Amino acid sequence: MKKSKPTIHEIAKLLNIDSSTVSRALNDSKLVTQKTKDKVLKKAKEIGYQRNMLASNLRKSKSNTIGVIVPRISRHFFSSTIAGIEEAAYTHGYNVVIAQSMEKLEREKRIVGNFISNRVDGVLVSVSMETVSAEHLERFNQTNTPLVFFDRALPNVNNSKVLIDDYQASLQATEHLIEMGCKKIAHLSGPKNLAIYKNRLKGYKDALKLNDIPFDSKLVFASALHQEDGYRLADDIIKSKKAIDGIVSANDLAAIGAMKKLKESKVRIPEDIAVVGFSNEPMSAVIEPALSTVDQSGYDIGKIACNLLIDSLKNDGAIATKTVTLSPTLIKRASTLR
Amino acid sequence: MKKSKPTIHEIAKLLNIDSSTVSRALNDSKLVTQKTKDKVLKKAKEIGYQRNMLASNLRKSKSNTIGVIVPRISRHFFSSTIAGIEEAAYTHGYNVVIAQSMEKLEREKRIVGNFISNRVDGVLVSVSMETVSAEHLERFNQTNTPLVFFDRALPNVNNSKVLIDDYQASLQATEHLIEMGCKKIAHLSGPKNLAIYKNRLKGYKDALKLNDIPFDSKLVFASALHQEDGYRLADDIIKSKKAIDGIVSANDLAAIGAMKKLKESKVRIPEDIAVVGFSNEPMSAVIEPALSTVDQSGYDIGKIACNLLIDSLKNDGAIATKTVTLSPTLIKRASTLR
DNA sequence: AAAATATTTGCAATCGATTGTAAAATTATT
DNA sequence: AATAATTTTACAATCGATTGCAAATATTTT
Repeated sequence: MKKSKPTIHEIAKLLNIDSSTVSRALNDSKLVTQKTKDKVLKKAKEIGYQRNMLASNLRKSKSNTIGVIVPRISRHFFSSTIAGIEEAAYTHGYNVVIAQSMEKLEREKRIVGNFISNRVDGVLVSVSMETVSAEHLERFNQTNTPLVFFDRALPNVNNSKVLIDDYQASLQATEHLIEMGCKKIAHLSGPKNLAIYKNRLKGYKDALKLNDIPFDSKLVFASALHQEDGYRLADDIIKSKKAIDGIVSANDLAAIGAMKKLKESKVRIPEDIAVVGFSNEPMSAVIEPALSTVDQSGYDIGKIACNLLIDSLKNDGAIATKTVTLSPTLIKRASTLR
Repeated sequence: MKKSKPTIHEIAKLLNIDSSTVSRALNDSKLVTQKTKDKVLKKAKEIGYQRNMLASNLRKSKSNTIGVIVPRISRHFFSSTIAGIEEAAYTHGYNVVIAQSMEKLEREKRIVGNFISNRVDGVLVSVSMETVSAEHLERFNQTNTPLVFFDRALPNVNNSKVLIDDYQASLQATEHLIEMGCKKIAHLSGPKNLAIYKNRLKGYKDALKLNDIPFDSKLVFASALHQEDGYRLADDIIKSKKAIDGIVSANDLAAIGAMKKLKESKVRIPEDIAVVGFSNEPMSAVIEPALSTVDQSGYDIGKIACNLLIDSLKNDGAIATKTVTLSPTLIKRASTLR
């Protein structure tokens, strides 16, 4: 019933050698003859040996694992990011553990404790919308666990970060609307504690300034950027009678929600109101009119962040922290082309 | 620099008691006085102690972790599933490790080895499209690791399974098209090694039979069900001049690809060709016309599967395997309503 | 108050793999 | 062939927490 798994000691006994030799053989150490290695490998396969990583990791006091904290994996951006992370991790022999905060600080804290208990070697973090301080993440620094932020980083922390140039992207997106003739542009913004949303807001503002359009704080609508938020806010926009003719949304979901309401209200897109989103969710290519948006190349972000982390891991943290900023691409589609 | 993490021995030394007492205190054993427990807990917090799960797990030779293998997390169905799994796991104190096979058998095999090495207590599996035999999964049975399949199961294995009634759903979807007046209905099918696709095909066939519509194998198009496949196959359908007036797709992505081609070719949906998908991806509500589809309640599947697994874990595998089949819901939208 | 019982605590082995160092076996040198 | 140098293998400690059992302490019973 309880078939206990074979250990190196079994192999050692069967071959009449010491378990330490078996261990070294399995690890392809140069301290062991090829002949012995062959014997060991053969026997290991024969009895179906599988290294107990718990024991190995305990002894080496590292888990060979990279922990990843993301708000939620169902967002296309984050699942692309994870694909990039896995790619980089696997080519360097690391495993990846993914955890979702579901945008809740509470869950994020729990994950941190968990990762520390399980001795992940390093962490990649994109914080939740509720996260305002790095207090709970400090524990990683205390335990000497390198941490790299990606996309959603916290300010005033001494960690490497891989970001996209949200400011530039948002500025471009807004200027694109202006080029298309929009004069009164609203902005759907996210929680202002997150730098990415602050930067997107700033890009929007500066684009207006550069084009001599007065900024009106009443045209900035903050929310959690759910689809329903966009829907609701579009309703506000329509009812406001402010002659708004363009919407720059800080994500695609809210933009899509807004489009839904606009279409229901027979507001023509882009003729009456042009809409641009952010993140290039697959949905945005499918909706009609197709939504212009900013592609964040999540795969690259993940890969780069993971490589940064691995560098720091291989150098025992003796590496300067750095910030990599990628340039996103504005994808122009029917929702803005007029 | 290398701040080593505190252990129970540190705590023991500081309090002048034995580490075994500390261990018991931290585990809230009834063999320890409340007074001692308080002392230990206080000191533990004071020095920032965090249990080393590697050591704990090694000693107990279990990891308190449930491994999950899914084809890819970016599919809405699977990310809902994972949400359900995490919910069930966390309420029972288990951790969850997610791994994506990316529909590749090779990766699936690698993950299996990995899970065994890391001594996951149990596994939840939805196999890749390439998986035809359970050979590699047999290793879990050999090592006494309970396994529960969900959604994509393998035939002829003695494991619990949580499935949806694909046959019934597909039959319903097809009959719905027939009710809408479709006479010549095509089916976009998936890899025939997977039971879910076989059942969906069978449901389609039987719906025709029940309604005295002759089955024509030339109207069944098999593919990997990517969006591009749908796009390509729709083209074939149009060019075939077979007067096809309905499409039952085995997933939403292919249905959406097909719709794209149909719309480009000025084929009206649903007037000329009605389309129904499968899985209720968020995209399907956004596309125009909105895509009728089958909702699989992924969250429930995940939760039920995980609870089954936990039952078996708590009873040391001494529990009969069972198959739970959920009834999915057909969501009727504009792509079929005429 | 002594004996018997019950409650706490400490000792030491254990989980399985790794690794520094010593011992043994092999090869090279004179 | 004897010694030195080198390679290969074995011994034993270690990683940190857990746990059966014995020892010590506290409580109850007579």
